[in-house]
Amino acid sequence: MSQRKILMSSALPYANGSLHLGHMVEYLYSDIWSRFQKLRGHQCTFVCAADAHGTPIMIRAREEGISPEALVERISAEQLADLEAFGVAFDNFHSTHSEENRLLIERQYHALREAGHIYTKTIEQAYDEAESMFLPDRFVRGTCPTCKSEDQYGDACEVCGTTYTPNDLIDPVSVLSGSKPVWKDSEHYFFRLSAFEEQLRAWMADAELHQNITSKLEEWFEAGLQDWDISRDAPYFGFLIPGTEDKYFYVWLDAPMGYVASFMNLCQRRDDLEFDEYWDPGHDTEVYHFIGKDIVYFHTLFWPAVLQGAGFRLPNSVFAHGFLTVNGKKMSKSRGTFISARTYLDNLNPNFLRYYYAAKLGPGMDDIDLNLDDFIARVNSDLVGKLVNIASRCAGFISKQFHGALAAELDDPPLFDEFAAASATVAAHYEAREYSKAMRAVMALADKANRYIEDKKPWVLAKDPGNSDQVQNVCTQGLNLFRTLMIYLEPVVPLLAAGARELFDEGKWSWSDAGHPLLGATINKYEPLITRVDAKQVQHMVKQSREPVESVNEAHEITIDEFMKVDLRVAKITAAEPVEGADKLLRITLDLGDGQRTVFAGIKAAYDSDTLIGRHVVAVANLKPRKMRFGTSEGMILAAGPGEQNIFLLSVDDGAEPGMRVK
RNA sequence: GGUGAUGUAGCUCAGCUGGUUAGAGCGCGGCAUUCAUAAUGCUGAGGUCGGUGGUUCAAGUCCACCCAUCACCA
Repeated sequence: MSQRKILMSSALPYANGSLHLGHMVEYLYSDIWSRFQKLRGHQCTFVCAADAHGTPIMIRAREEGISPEALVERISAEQLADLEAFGVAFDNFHSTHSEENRLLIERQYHALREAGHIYTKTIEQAYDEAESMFLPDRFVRGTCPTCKSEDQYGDACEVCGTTYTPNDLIDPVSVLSGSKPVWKDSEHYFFRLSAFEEQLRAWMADAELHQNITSKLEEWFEAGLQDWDISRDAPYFGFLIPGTEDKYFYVWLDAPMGYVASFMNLCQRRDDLEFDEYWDPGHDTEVYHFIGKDIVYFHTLFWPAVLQGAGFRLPNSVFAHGFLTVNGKKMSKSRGTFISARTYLDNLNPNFLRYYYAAKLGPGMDDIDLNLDDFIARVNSDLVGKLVNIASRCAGFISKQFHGALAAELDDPPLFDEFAAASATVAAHYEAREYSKAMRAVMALADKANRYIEDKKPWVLAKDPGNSDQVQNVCTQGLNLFRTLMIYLEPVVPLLAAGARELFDEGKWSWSDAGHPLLGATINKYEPLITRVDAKQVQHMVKQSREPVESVNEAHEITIDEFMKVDLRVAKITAAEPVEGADKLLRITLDLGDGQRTVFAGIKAAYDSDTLIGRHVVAVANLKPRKMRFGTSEGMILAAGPGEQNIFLLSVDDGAEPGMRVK
């Protein structure tokens, strides 16, 4: 097998917050592939970088009163520490805010410009006069023009799903200053994506993209490719466009180039890597990008197009994965399932998550579910119960009866050959990113190894000293079956594999070692390689992840006058019914003494509408009426709790009458 | 709203171009075993394959519609 030269990247973490277990899908998915390629003896270079530019980072740095550079440095150092603790082994982790990236972006820009792929056009954009800056769509909020839901982002409505521009919003407001944005002209730079359809189609055919990506691309081609706005106005944290004073490259132009910049940076330190060999067309090196399904667009349209336009080589393929759900639902702070990488590391062994993800990941873009009960069961049963147990039940005999010496021959060579022969299938699964299939194949062999030991019963043989040789051969066989499986699993559970190498007193493994048994060697004393997951550890992790209830002490103090502005009244519920088409809402009619009011309350999950009728509650009587999709809500009723089923209405003692003021 | 993906035993998932009584691991019941971190082996029970209708000699597998979940819409 000839040595391949592979350059691969994982998506760049945005240096704006902590990594969570959803991010880890990306990094573990790619790290497993990188480790596999290296174990196979290929030259695989795995790069990543901090995604440093853009408005959100600029704003957050401003809020913290520090420079964007300082913010990025701090956050990305935290992120990298978390990744390394999970065993993610980049060959280089650089930054998009680097000299290499600036150089590359400018080189690309000049090339595109000279080739006529860049033009300018004046567009109208939301502008915050108080802050003196143009506003990205997400920084404008207002009422949805379609369904009239309030407080929606400037690009799409989360209630009805309509997409639009900030211009379409009713009563738009800048989230920065709260002022009403004005519309202002600005000259923007555009990339002529529309000119690249043919080349993109050709690339798509070569890249052997996953079917889902291909059909997505077809969809976009059919809709017609629109040119891409690649500039942003000052103030912006990014690279200045050459020849301008106040125009910056859009973060999504320089982010993918961050892969290249990170590699360029590495090349300066590594004699065995030639930059041009990987980024000029016409070499037999391979380039792959691992990404999440949300950024397929940027990596399969814009990215290959700008590379092509600027004369760089194109990636061989782009591998996209799905998102993570926890216990079958989106991660949620109130449920404690929004688990940060750090919180996980504080409670559990990183290799367990690596194994669990591997057991579920495949080449597709389907979301994967981290079911915490399943996680405990699977790790304990597969890793502890069947895999590590093989070593555990054999090593004792070798240590106690043979001073650690392995036999010079196997008890059952054909069985070992069968394990060795699995190499091709398991490797093919890894190569195709069919990790779940690889894990199934390995665990099926682990079952077989346990059956073998059960069958030979070394503990029975050991009772007769005359069987000594056979006991040694059987246990040597068992340990070698274990060793072969651990080599197969090393890309997934490197820490566990390191423990196994320690047992066998071996240095680095390569994939081919799995085909040759270790005989006649002396092994070290067996130490438990991993311990079972206790459900309490998982519970503790969830508890730590639950968003803390706001402390009473942290609430801002107010005066009695301010409190009295809120007109709280006793109200009697005279009618209640579920709202058609709304998941959470009940339409409630209140008797406030001086008449009836209708309010909408998001308590459907916690209360049955029939049981509410006749009940006395506390209502805010002077809340400004709010227009909702289903009608106008003329107040609100008070309740406590985090939401969903955990909502608790306030009651009043007997004798209170509708309309009485609460004070 | 448009486009696409997903929906198979309690849980997590396999099921290729439609073809014998729908599979695995875990969990659960029974039996065996005790070398092993109560870890293992044998065995049993469990599913009208999201719903409705259709194509076909034959559909989990194809088509239409509906429901639920998720993503994308530059």
